[in-house]
Amino acid sequence: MSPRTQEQIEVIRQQSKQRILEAAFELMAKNGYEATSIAGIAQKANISKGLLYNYYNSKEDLLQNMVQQAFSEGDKVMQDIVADRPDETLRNLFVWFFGELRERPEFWKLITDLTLQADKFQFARDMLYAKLNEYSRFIGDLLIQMDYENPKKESLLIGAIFDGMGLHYIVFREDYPLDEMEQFLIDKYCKKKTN
Amino acid sequence: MSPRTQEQIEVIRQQSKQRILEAAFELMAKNGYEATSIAGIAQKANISKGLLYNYYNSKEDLLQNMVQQAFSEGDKVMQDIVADRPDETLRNLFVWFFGELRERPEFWKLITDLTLQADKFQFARDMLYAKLNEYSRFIGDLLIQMDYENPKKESLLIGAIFDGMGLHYIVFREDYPLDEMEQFLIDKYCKKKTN
Amino acid sequence: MSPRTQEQIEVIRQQSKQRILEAAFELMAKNGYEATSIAGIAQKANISKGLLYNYYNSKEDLLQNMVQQAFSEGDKVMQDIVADRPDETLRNLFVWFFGELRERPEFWKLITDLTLQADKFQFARDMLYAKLNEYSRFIGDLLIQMDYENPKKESLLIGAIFDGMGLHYIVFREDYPLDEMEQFLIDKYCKKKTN
Amino acid sequence: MSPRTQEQIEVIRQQSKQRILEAAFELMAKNGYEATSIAGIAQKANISKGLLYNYYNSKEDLLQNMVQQAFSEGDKVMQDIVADRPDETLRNLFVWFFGELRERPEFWKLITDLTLQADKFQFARDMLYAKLNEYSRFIGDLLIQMDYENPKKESLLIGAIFDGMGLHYIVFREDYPLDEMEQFLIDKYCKKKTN
DNA sequence: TATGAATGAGTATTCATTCAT
DNA sequence: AATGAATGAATACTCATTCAT
Repeated sequence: MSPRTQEQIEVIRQQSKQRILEAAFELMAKNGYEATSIAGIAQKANISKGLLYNYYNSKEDLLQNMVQQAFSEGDKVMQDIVADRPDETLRNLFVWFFGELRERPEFWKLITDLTLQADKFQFARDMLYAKLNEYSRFIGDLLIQMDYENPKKESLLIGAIFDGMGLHYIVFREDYPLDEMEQFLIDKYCKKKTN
Repeated sequence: MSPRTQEQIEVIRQQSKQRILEAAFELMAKNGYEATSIAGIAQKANISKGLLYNYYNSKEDLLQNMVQQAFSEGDKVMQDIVADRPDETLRNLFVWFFGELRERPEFWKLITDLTLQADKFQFARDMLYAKLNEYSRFIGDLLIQMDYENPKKESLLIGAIFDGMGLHYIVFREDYPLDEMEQFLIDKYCKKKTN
Repeated sequence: MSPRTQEQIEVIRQQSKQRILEAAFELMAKNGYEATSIAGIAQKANISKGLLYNYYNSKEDLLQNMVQQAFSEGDKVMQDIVADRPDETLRNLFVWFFGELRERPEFWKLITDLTLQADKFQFARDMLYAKLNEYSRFIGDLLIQMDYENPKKESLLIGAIFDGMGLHYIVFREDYPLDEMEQFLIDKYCKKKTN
Repeated sequence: MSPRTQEQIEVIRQQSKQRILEAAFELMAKNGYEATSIAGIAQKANISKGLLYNYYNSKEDLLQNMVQQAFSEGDKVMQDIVADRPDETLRNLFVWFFGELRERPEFWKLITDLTLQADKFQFARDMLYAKLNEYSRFIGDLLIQMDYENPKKESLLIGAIFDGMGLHYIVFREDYPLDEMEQFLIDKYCKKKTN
């Protein structure tokens, strides 16, 4: 007799949207953006194609929402890593990064994938550019405190190392000695006295 | 009037195949694998779609051949970089790599792109894995001669640096200080005395 | 708290139906039948899609009701144009028609559009056929009183003129000299003495 | 052994294109542009959807080609109607027009349909505008020779009569007394001495 | 009475691949 | 060896309509 309340509707909406995002994430992370079809996402989410378009205006809109959500989940943690000494903070950063990579390799794969198609996905390039600058400055500050000679270049180098190792781990997985490399990096960069 | 000899036919075949590979390289490097159509390749190569399928069984087969050729071209140069001292050889390797990156960034972008879709392009993963091992061993040998403590890990790290910087340069281009980073790396790794 | 009376309900029903018809009229006149969506109508009428289907069985049913109402509004005016002398009545008819055309060109466009799709919108054909006959007979009677030789054919001709000029004005708008043509027609047909 | 010659290919192409145009014409004339699907056209032409896109870039491109061909078929005749006396020329024009209407009512229906969607099909509006001006000037010249008082307005009126009657005939077909109206018009306008 | 989430059949368009010539 | 006409399955996206609440 009475229609659903605003709240009930909102709950339903959020559930559906979440199901769609999750399905999209799984498929796109696995197969890439282009190779993932709307039909496939809808099927995986157990809803109709039509419903998907009720919530997202286009495939790209869905992608953006998905990336945003995935990033925001990762962002929260960054605040907890600051320690008393810069070398400890840096160590925490390394640990956090490798942890992320182990936990959500598919996500990083997708991000890298999108970034490569910068022409089509400007927002991905911009997002990554912002991240890279953010990390570089953060790391640069630490390196200054640690008396490095070229803190700026060194921090860019560490950024390259992160993305390079990320790429290798994403691709080679168990064939890549991630644990050893993590330890190696920490030993290399996170001593009280630098090289 | 007179029928072509076996040899003549073979020459024509090779020419056509080569023209196809070049067209495929240009287009795929520029626009990516998915966005490059067989029709476009055939047109650019000035041959018919039908003929293309005479030489390559599928779009993926063509891709594989193209990548192989592009890699093998790179291989030739590798022999010329060996110098008298290991640090000089390593420097040559750095110079060669950054040169490659500057000259054919689109190709590296394509390779990275393919690698990320490991499920679909197993061959790309395998090829890259072989390359990574090859370079690592090569670099590892140099580092041993240079008395590095962890030559194996250090060489893997250099591999990561290469791919990481490659990724950043591919994406950010003129916004990325490639020249400076090259010099920075050379200073860091190619002195007579190591760190 | 107290349940609404039958009357109250009926009033609400009529208001909702009216709002829907008006929204449908505006949108369909502007954008055509096909290009107007049920969702758009419901939104403009400030009601839900579901409710719309409570009142009208289908998009076409809604269309039919809308056209009917729009026509009936026009009918009311028709009674006021009768004057003492037939030539004056005819003049009033001309003035009324051109006035309509200027005020609601989009509506006439829609009607013409529907009429053309006779297969799909039989009702439009029938409605227009009835209108044409009604006007023809009305005009025919006037022409008889004005001693025209072929009042029947002449009245059909006037019908054709109306629709023809309507079409031209609808399409060419400010490029079409509607005012001049109106005067020209009145001079031609509405003198005491006929041609 | 040898591929088809240029000529053979051209013949095949023309046949296919013609089949497509005819199917498109039939369906669009009957149901209108929007209501006609590419799938339907392909089916009626007994070819695949893909082939249709080999020859026409889009649905609208197909439409334009179709309209152009249909118009060009009609244009040829116009030259033969000029007679010694202006009233005879005008009579020929009337006869030609009504003949066209009887022979290809569906075409005129489609043209009218497109014209009404001037927003989407600018080319149709432009085409019709050019036609209307062309006819008006042509008729205007004749009326001047026949000493009409308002040749310009009178010719525009005749234009409206044409399109109005066309519309009525298209819609009402056998219910509309086209023959009688044709004769009536000829008697009205094509005497040596005018009204 | 009223809601809007959900559906499913529909749309135009693309493109790798086949095959008769 | 060489052609390009022809196919068919896939793509993203739309929208009238239904139905549980």
